[in-house]
Amino acid sequence: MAYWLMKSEPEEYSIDDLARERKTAWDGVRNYQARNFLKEMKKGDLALFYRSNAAPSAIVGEMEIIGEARPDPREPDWVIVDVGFVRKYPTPLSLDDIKRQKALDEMVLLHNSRLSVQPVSPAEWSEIQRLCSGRRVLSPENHAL
DNA sequence: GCCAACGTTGGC
DNA sequence: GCCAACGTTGGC
Repeated sequence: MAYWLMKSEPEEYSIDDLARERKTAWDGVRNYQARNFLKEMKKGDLALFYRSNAAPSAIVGEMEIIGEARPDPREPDWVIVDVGFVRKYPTPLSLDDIKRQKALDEMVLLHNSRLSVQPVSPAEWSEIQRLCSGRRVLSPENHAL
């Protein structure tokens, strides 16, 4: 099973939208590298929901790949995957928080900041679980949406 | 809203 | 195939 990170701007589609709908078709990816990662995803893979272009940008929750890549009916050169809501983290992890964690300093997020779909290593994943699951508040403003 | 970084396009 | 111009992403 693989781990991923996928970005969405809150005005486009938020973790709360996903929590309400329970699942959604993840579409609109128009970057070849990101598309290739979408094609690699397998049913049961888990993905971090990253809230981009926000104050603050942050990892806010978790989802599961429930449907593997299929052509976008509107633009068949591109693909869509289907994702299901898993949970919204009690403690979101802001970009600032991520930058401060030594264990996360090799995340693709920090080195290829414009890539909207990217792999996450098992070590990074478990570190993020540790940081996001507790009640400890890293940055109080994280809780604002 | 600005702009740096990066990806894509197209002229040559 | 190079690279300048342009468009987009996303942090701030």
